[in-house]
Order: sequence, then C-alpha cells, then structure tokens
Amino acid sequence: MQDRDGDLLFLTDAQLRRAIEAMFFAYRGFTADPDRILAERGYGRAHHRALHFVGRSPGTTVSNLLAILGVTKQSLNRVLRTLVADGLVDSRVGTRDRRERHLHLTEAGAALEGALSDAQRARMRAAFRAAGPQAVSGFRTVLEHMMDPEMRPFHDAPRDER
Amino acid sequence: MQDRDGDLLFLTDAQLRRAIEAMFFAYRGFTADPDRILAERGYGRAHHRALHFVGRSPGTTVSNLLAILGVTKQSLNRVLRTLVADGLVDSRVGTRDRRERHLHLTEAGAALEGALSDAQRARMRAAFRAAGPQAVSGFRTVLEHMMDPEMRPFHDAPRDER
DNA sequence: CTTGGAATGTCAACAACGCTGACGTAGTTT
DNA sequence: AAACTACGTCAGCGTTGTTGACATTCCAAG
Repeated sequence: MQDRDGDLLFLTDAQLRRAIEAMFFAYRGFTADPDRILAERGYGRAHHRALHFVGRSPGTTVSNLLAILGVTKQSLNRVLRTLVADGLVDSRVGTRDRRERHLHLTEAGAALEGALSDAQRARMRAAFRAAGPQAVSGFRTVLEHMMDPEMRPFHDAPRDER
Repeated sequence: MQDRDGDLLFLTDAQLRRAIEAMFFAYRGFTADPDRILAERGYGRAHHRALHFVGRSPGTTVSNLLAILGVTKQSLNRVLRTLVADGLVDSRVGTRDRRERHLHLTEAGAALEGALSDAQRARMRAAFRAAGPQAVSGFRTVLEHMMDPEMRPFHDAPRDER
C-alpha cells in the first residue's frame, strides 16, 4: 500500500467510491442469510433487530430499545407486538418503576435469535477467517469511526440492564 | 491482538457478535448523510442507488442495473420513471439493439449524484483518515469476503458499457 | 419471413416498515 | 393536585420491496 502520493491513495475519490460500493454489496451479503430465515416465518429485518438487542440485553426497556434502534415507538411497537403475540418475547411490568416493560426472549425467541445469529456469524466468521486477524482489526477500526458518535456507547457497552 | 488462543480471539462468538453490531451501526452512519439530502427532495435510498450506478457506468442498460441492484424491474422502473420525469436521468433507446435503454445522468442528475457522493465520501474519508491506511486495507479485505461472490464482478469492474 | 424469446414498460395489488399526529392510561415525581 | 414519563394504540401516509399478468418492440434463428 505504498505509493508516490505519500500513502494517501486510500483517500482518493476513486478509492472512496469503491469503498462505498463495497459497503453496499457487503451489507447485502451481511443481511442475506438472516433475511431468508426471517422470510420463512413471515418476519422482516425489524424483527431481527428487536430479537438481537433484546437477546443481547435481557430485561432492557422499550425506551432503551427505541434509543438503540432509532425508530419511532409506533414502528417498534408494531414489531414487538407480533413478537410478544407469537411467544418469542416476554414483556414484564417493571418492579422498581411499574411504567416500564422489561423485555426478555422466551425459549422460542432465543431459538430463533440463535438461528439468525448463527447464520450471520457463519458468514462473518468465513469472511474473517479468509481475511485474517490484521484485516479484521482494521475492519473494526473503520466501522467504529463510521458510525455516529452517539451510537458508540450502545455499541461499547453490551450489558444487562437488570 | 495476540492472545493465548493462538490469535483466533477474533473468531469467538462474542467478537463476531460485536462485529455484527458494528456493521449495523456503521451502515446507519454510512447512509445517514445522503438520506438527509434525499429526504429534502422527496427521494429515498432507491433513487440514490440508481443515480450512483448510472453515474458510475454511463450508458448502462436497465437489465444491467437490475442485475447489480438485485430488485425486480417493477421496483427499479418506478424509481427510474420518477428520475427521468424529474430530468435527472436520460433514457435513450439503444442504437445497436433498440430494445435496450441506455441510461445517462443529466446535468441536474450529475449535480445531485455529486452532492450525495460528496456527503458519503466525506464521512468515509473521515473514518479512513482516523483509522489509518492499514485499517482501511483490512476493512476492504473483509468487505470483499462478506459480499456474495456473484456480486464481486460488479464491484471489481466499474467500467463504461458503451 | 415467420416465429420464439429477450428487453422493456406498465397496471394492479399487497406487505414490511419507516413516518407524523393524536389520544389514553398507568404510574412517578414534584 | 399537577406535571411529567413510559408505554400502547388508532389512523393515515410514503418508500420500496414483492408477485402476477399483459403489451410492445425487436433481434435472431429456423
């Protein structure tokens, strides 16, 4: 990656354009496998996102999920309602503050989330393995810098919230 | 990035999950700036994609665009129709094969495409600059491996088709 | 020169999933 | 008691994806 432009070839417009397209095609690949599983069940990506983040942070509240996902409560509620109705997510009234609903995956929910996650991780693992550890490190570094700074806390701190 | 697991820490499920979330948040950031510009004009991401790939390959056909974008012709046509009606894209009957339509950006179309591209490249450039050339190289390597193999030709060969 | 098929456009209907706006209700805080 | 918060819901709308059906134009092969 050495060149006469002082190692800044990676910042030329042409290079950036290529990276933009790579991001587009890669994201499509990234979502392709889960999309197939979801389609079989009549779900969409929004359901996947909800399952993922509830699975990551069991007991999280609706408010917290709204902040992470960046959608309106109406959009989230529509998805959450079907997941609760289908017995994939459990919504419990909060103990400390009874206005809050704490969300958990049921056994069935965890099973679906696992299947989706397995599919997505398999592709990610294959890409990582093929690219090697150094590339993976760079990949993650660039992604960190590409997201909106306000979202980094959510990404940095995957923890149980009660 | 050395560890007792023989340098395979980057393939643990926990690491892969973090990478999956990073991809999600980063893609949101990646599309945020163009989305704002598009919203002002009443367009969506589909319009952006069409403008981008027509701009990249002037004279490309509808068929080719369909293959790249991976949507139905009805979806693409709806978008393309508005872009042509609004004078952003020019659709010319093919000379060699008069069934084909060759697509070009008009001056106005090139202007919008430029604005969208500028915004997206600015963020990409900032992320690249912050991450450094080595990280960028790794980023691109992983993306290449993450996309469906059939899409790589489209990504590798950005050229004019007549 | 007829005919099959490719390339394109279009109509209709539908679904997922964003959005805004408005309203209600339970529960907490001041 | 009043104000604010968390959540749910109804109604309506827009973008963008889908399937299915059908018409047109035109190249190419028999």
